[in-house]
Parts: sequence; C-alpha cells; structure tokens
Amino acid sequence: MTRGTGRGGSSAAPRSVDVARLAGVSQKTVSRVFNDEQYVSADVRRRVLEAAETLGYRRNNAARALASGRTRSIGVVTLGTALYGPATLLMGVERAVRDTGYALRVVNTMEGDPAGIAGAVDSLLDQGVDGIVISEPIDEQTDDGEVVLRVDVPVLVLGAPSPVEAPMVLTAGDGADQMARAATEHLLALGHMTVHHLAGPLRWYAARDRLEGWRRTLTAHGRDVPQVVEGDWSAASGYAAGRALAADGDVTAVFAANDDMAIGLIRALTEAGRRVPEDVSVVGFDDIPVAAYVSPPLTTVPQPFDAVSQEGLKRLLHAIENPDAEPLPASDPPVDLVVRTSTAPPAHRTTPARGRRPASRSRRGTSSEPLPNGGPSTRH
Amino acid sequence: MTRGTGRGGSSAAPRSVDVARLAGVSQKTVSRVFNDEQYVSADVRRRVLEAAETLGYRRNNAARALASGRTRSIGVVTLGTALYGPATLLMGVERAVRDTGYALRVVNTMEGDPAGIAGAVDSLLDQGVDGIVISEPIDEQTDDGEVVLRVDVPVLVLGAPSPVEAPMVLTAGDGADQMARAATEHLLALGHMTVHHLAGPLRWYAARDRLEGWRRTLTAHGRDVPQVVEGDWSAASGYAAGRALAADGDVTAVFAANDDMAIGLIRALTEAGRRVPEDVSVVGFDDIPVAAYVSPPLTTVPQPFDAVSQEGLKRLLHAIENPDAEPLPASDPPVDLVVRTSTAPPAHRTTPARGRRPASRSRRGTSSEPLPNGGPSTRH
DNA sequence: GTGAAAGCGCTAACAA
DNA sequence: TTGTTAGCGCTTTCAC
Repeated sequence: MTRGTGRGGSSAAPRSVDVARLAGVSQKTVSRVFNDEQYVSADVRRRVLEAAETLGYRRNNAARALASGRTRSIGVVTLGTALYGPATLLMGVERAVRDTGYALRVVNTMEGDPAGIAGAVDSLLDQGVDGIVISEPIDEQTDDGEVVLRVDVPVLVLGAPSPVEAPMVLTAGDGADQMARAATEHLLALGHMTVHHLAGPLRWYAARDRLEGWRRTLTAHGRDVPQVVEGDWSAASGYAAGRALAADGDVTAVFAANDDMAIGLIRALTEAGRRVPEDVSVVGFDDIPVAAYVSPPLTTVPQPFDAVSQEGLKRLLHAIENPDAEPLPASDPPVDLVVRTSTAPPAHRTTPARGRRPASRSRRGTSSEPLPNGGPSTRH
Repeated sequence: MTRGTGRGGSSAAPRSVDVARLAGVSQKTVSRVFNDEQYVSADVRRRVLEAAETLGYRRNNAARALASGRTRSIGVVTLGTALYGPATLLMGVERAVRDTGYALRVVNTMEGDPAGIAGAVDSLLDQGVDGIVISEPIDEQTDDGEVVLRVDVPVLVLGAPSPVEAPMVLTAGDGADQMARAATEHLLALGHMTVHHLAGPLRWYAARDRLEGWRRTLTAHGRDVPQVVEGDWSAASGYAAGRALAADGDVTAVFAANDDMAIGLIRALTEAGRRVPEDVSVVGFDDIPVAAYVSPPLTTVPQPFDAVSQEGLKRLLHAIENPDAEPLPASDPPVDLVVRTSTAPPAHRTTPARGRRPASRSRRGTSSEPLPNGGPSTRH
C-alpha cells in the first residue's frame, strides 16, 4: 500500500516521523513534545514545534488510541429532545468535557426506541469511550425484570439513581425532591390549605422525584395529599390538566413539575375564568428563559444544570484517571426559588393555624423581574 | 508489553484473532464477516458470529480507523446554548447521523470564545472526523480581514452561507428570508400600514436573513421601512425593545425574529397598556412548544429543523462517501405560518387600498390551538 | 471463498 | 535527556 493520498490528490498528511526527520530528532521525541512529557530540552521542543508547524502536522488520534488503549473521549447518552432541561444539561456537559481535553461523543435514546438506553450505551462502547454520562434516564420497558447494563468504564448518571452496573457509578443532580419541597412550602406558607401537583411522566425519575418531594412536604405538614395529575412535560398536557383542575373549586394552588406545563395550565385556568394568582397560585420548575415574561410571570424553581454537570464531570474524570482511588465526594446542589407573580395568598379562606409569612428563599431577588430596562438575559 | 488487562483485573478484551481461533478460521475472515463483505460462506459466517458472541467480541474502532484511514464519525460545531433553534437542530443532526452508522462528535463555540468556530473545527479535525457540520455560525471577531477556515473534509453549514473553504461545502436551511416574508405579508394582509421588526443579534446570519426578508417585503409593497430594533434572542431583550416600541403610537404590527423575544415584547406592550392584538399585532418565529399557550397564543413561523438536518446530512454523507461525484441537490424547505391570536387587523385605521383578506398559509389549521382537549404535544 | 503478510501512526518499555 | 525496539488490533494487498 502506498501512502494514501488525501482526497484532493494533494500530498498525504504528515506523520510524526516526518516531523522528527525535519527537526533532526527521533520520532519518540516528537511524541514526547506533543504529550508534554518532561525531559525534553527547551531547544529540542522548539525545533520540533517549528517543524510540526511548517509541515502542518496533526497527531493521529486513532493511532494514539490504539497504542495507548485510551480514546480520550467520553460518551453521553441523552434523550433526543430539545426540552429545556435535557438540552441545557447537554450543553453543560459539553462545556465541562471540553475544558478537560476529552472529546465528546453523543448518542440519543428516543422514547419508544426499542434498544433504549442499553442500545445507546452499547453503541458508545462500540465506538470506544473512556467514560459514559447518562443524562436523565427514563424507565425502560422491562417486561421481564430489570435491565441491568454491564459496562466496563466508569459511568456518571445525571438526575437519577443508576440503572447500570459498572466498575464505578456516580450520580449527580438527583436532588429534585428538595426543590419540590421548596416549591410546596412556598405555597403552604402563603396560606393555601393544600397544593395540587401536576407531575411529569412518571417513567421519568425526575418526575417521580419531584412528586415525592411534594408528597412528603404535604404529609409533613399534615395536609391532604390530592390526586396527582400526570402530564408529559408539554404545555399542551399542562393545558389539558388545567381544564380538569379548573373545574374543581377546591384547587387554590398547583405545583407543576416544569414550566412548560405550568404555562399551559395557566392558560387553561385563565380561559376557564379562574384568575392566576388571585384564584389559583401556580409554581413551575426549571426557570426557562421566558418564565419571567409570560403572564403572569412565573414563580418557579431554577435548576442548577451547570453546577450539576460540572461537578459530575469532574468526578467522572477523576474516576477515569484514578481507577483505584476513592471517588470524589458529591455535594448537594443549592435549592433556589424565584418568586414572581403567579403565586399569592388564597382569596377567601382563613389562613391555617400556624400560617407563616411567605419566606422568599430566593437568592436572586424576589419579584424584580421583568427588569425596568430588561437587559440581555444572562442565562441561555 | 503483556496484553493489557481491563481495569477490573479481569481478562482482556477479546480480539478478532481470538474469535478466529475459536471459529477455526483466519483472522481476515472474521474481518470479512464484521464488514459484511461478500465471499463468505453462510456456514463460516455463522460460526464466526457464534464465536464472537460467546467471547463477547467487540471490534476495536481505533484499530479500524488507523488501518482504514476513516473514522466513521462526523463532527458538529454548535453554539453552546440551549436556545430552541440550535438545540433542536442538534437533536435533528444526531438522529440523522445515528441512522447512518456514523458516530457523532460534538464541540461548542461559546460566544466570546476567542478560538471561536476555527478553534472548534480544529479540535474536530484533531479528533479525526470524516465530515463536519457547522450549525448556525455567527460572525467572528475578525479584526484584520476574513477568517478563512481551510478544512480537508466535506463540510455542511446549517442556516448560513459558508465561512469555510473545503473540498466540498454544502449549505442547508438558509431560507429564512422566505419565512420572514410570510410573516410580514400576513401582517400587511391584515391591513397594517407597515410592520416593525425586532431583529436577533445581527452577528447571526439567521438574524440578518430574517431582517432582509422583512425589509424586502416591505419595499416590494411600497411601504415604509421602520427603524430596526436589535435584540439578543432573549425574552428579556424583547421586553426592553417592547418598552421602547410601546411609546411609539404608530406601531401597530411587529415581527419578532424569534418567539422568546416576541413573548418579552408582548409583556412589555401589555404592561404599557397596549393590548395585543387589538392595539398591536405580534408575529414570532420558531414556534416553540409553549407558543400556543402563552397569552395571547402566538402567531409564528415554524422552522423545519428536522427536514433541514435530515436533508443536509444525507447530502453530507453522500459527499463523504462519493468524493468525486456530483453533490446531491438541495431542496427548498417548506414555508409555513401558524396563525393564532396575537395578530389581528389594526384598530382605527382604514385598510390600505388593495387590502386583501388575511390569507392563512398554514398547513396546520389556523387558530384551532389550544385544542379543546389539548393532547400531548407532538413536537418537542 | 479463504488465508498470509505487511503495514496504518502512534505509545510503552527499556536501553543508552 | 534522547533513541531503539516492539507491539496496539485492525484493514489492505495479493496469493492460493
């Protein structure tokens, strides 16, 4: 085989031997320079770099991976949606990965995909990755028992407990129950007797987690736990749920598991003649970019996507690079609540015995948005 | 070097020779089977597959890439945002790539990133990819002249003309001007004398394209072209623009370059006492999932993200696999408009001389959303 | 139809 | 501080 030419018929890509020859050193030395190894004199390093520059040398990663046994890439499994949460998480992961010099390989699982997460992980393993991030796994259709995924690289699961078996499994961003508690307590503190919940699809761990946080909070306060309504994260499903809830005069407060559903819900309530927040208070979840600008501006719980992906990745890379060391500890993400105007005390009710004032837990100002001069958004 | 063991201390991963030995064939034959080459008897194929199965054989991609000179992966450069457009496009690209058996490598360019697109493309080239997709490039800070990127693999640029030089450059999804025309004409047809425009950041080609479509439409109809207001895609910037526009009594119709800005704009108008659509009509762009559920439901132009990414990828892969063939032709994406209730005829004005009825160009029903039973959204 | 031999471009181990 | 020698696990070429 003659050395393959580029597709343009131009000369082939230079290899490290070519650089070595030009710099008057051995090929191994070129390798040393490009790997930032020690024991290379400044002069040699400079000559090598110069030679590489003039030749337009670019290290061949396939050869590197083959020789070293490491691909220096990490794979991420995401749902194939542009939903705010998953999409934001993915961007956070990319940023965190890029900072470390690793490459990112992405595979989606579509809902309804027969292969599901297992298939996605498998294709990542086929491609060759040093670690895997699974973002927001949802329960798979497991007719006969649990799907146990066996993987031989470290795995980081974001937003859920682990569905895999691997030499090292890390979890991050699974503290949504605490955030749900904050939302629910905000509503109770305003004087509502109880809080209804519009859940996400319960196949999602994220949905179940928020539901649990809500339920436990009500129970802890000795309140009724109303029937849960299940949506699918979409505004359309929130709208459908809203039509049902509007018919029930007892409903004065609703905690929706995401902002899109909250927006649909509010629309249905409004169309049915129930004013928000005068008749019904609504709290969302996520703090999507438009949350401050819909009518009424939405009280919601922002999710710390960046913090979660950054910390998670740091721990994953530590596990990859120090296979025998203790895993780095996880920290609890901050719990936040942005109070806007979709929540208020109930209208014609007496406040409960120990009614507290609505304590804002926000670190970002309570209801100062939309800003007078509405500058550019800082988060998108 | 002894054969490296897995990190668990368990036995090493099986190689194709191991499979060959077990199946009683040569290693080359194993390779033939896994590459679906012809000239392998059914019996041998079966034996090889069985042996591979029992051994848990998985082909080593680094070795494959090294030996063949092809990585079978394509790289995508995206902005590091969860904005609806870019995020949806990325998901579309993933889906299209996955169907073809190629792997996807993702790199972001953050706005303000000094290396920018060039850096992102470079890191992709370092990693080794057979083709590159650049999604929605924005103009780079080019103090001294144009940055011309030289790349030696085929490139597909989504949503803009090409900023690169490569053996093959394809473009897809750059027809936003036609969509902007549809939005503008809808407003003129309703009887508005002219239409204001809230543009996206003009460093984005997507923003300039929509602006041009709007401007040309007004000019073609002999209307005034009002001063453009520039936003940054965020609802916050739409809100800021809305405060300014609300003060101008002449404004009766605004075309916003995306839905988020339209939502912020509507909020500002409403707060200023200008009703939508009675006093001011607003059209958005994108058709984000909540667009049908905000108040008022937003008239907007849906973007054909899936069609664009699928067709674009098909053409890119054709170029990769047939380097010397003619590129596949591009087709124009469909132009659509979803009419909801944020637009109406102007209040106290006479319609222009040739005032036409507002012709709905929608293929999805005009204003039937939110649906009575608001089922699950079909697009997220 | 199948196999043997020769690399692909790099890193790892050891020697100098 | 630098060089030499072997592979990494596959595809390619060519022989049978």
